[in-house]
Amino acid sequence: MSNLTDPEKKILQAAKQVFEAYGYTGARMQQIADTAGISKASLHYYFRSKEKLFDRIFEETMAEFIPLVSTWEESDNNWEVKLSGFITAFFTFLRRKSMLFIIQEVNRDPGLLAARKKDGKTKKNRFIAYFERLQLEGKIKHIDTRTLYIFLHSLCAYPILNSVIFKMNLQLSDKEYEHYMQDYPTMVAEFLIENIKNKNKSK
Amino acid sequence: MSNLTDPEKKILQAAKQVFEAYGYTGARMQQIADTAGISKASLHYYFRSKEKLFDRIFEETMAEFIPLVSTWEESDNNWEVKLSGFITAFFTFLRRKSMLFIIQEVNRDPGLLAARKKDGKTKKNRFIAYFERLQLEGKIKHIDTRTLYIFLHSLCAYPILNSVIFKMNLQLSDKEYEHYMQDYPTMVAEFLIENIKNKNKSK
DNA sequence: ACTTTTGCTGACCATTTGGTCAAACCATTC
DNA sequence: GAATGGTTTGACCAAATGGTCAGCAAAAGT
Repeated sequence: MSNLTDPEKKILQAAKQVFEAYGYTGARMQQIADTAGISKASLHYYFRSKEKLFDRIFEETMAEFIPLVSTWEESDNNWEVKLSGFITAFFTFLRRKSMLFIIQEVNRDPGLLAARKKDGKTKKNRFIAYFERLQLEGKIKHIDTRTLYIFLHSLCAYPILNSVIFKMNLQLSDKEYEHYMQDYPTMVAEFLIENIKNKNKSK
Repeated sequence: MSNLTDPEKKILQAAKQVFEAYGYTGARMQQIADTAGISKASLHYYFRSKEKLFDRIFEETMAEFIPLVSTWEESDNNWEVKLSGFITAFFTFLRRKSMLFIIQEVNRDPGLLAARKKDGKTKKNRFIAYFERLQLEGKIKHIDTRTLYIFLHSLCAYPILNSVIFKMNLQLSDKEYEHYMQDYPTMVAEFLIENIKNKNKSK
């Protein structure tokens, strides 16, 4: 992997950092250059424009989601284990507050997802597919899988996205909130599992 | 109320619209002036600087939250009704995607909440207080109220914040998603109520 | 009627910002 | 060691942007 030259790597790392911290409109090419330890002219030598550089970063960030998606097919663990695994992985992923970055930029320019929308049209959402199968097999309750999908994502993502305000409203310091969040994924997993597993296990 | 001159109202309305759509760094004073139908010089005549104008908008948006908070004290409905009412109201509030605006700006400049943090230190979160009381009265299960608070907010806010990506991943059109969302608050309410009400009602 | 105050604006300014370019730099090849 | 070709940068540019100001117009005093 990584057929990138050394300066390219440094630039992409710096750009990611600056774009995520300040957003597209707030990010400055000079700051990216400084962070990467090169001149602004060099920055433009490697990546023609701010927009081109941004697109690259955005695509890379989106691409990081892909490994997460495959959880539902690999291994033949039971669904409880898979769900717990997904939540933990998703949570770790979300820690690097890239999700705010994505939501922010997608709302600024919905065209950023145009390419991916076509992709989505063909193949069905793997989570939905997996849980619908579980329902057919009678392994979980019959609830709307879309709702389950939304609940799962909401419970994982929002506490990190909205951490600043949660801290304020719950009167928790950074340390306290972080400590609280250590157990959080497990709580979400247990909560969801408890709510969807089939109670009348008449065997 | 409203001891504001006509141009002030127009400016605030325009500014809110532009700031929410583009964020602080992306918003342009010229565009705010255009939207308000006045010159840029006039804009500066009424609000000295971009930052001053922004602070005003931010404060106003935050202030809209306050009416929501009082739900837990008024009326003597039972908690199920109160919770349902809160969810519906919260959801309506969130529709005007101001929440993304707030999270975005708070992450850009955490100092925006400095004033409010002091406020929070004194009085206890009303939701927490109310539900802790319910627990003492044995009306609901004994679960961590902070977690309940986070679950509630996450389930309400995230589906709206992240609507663009949910639409993509669930392959729903704008109309379909909107239609789905009509029933959503009720689902959240039922789901939460079912999970926290005390089962062993030995009476 | 005229003076003063207030509201409003076109023209202008200083700074910032994305982007360019000629020249310098440096490693490799001949 | 000169020629070559890729890399790097200081200096520079045009456009955009937040902000100012003298002056005009319309109320508001008097």
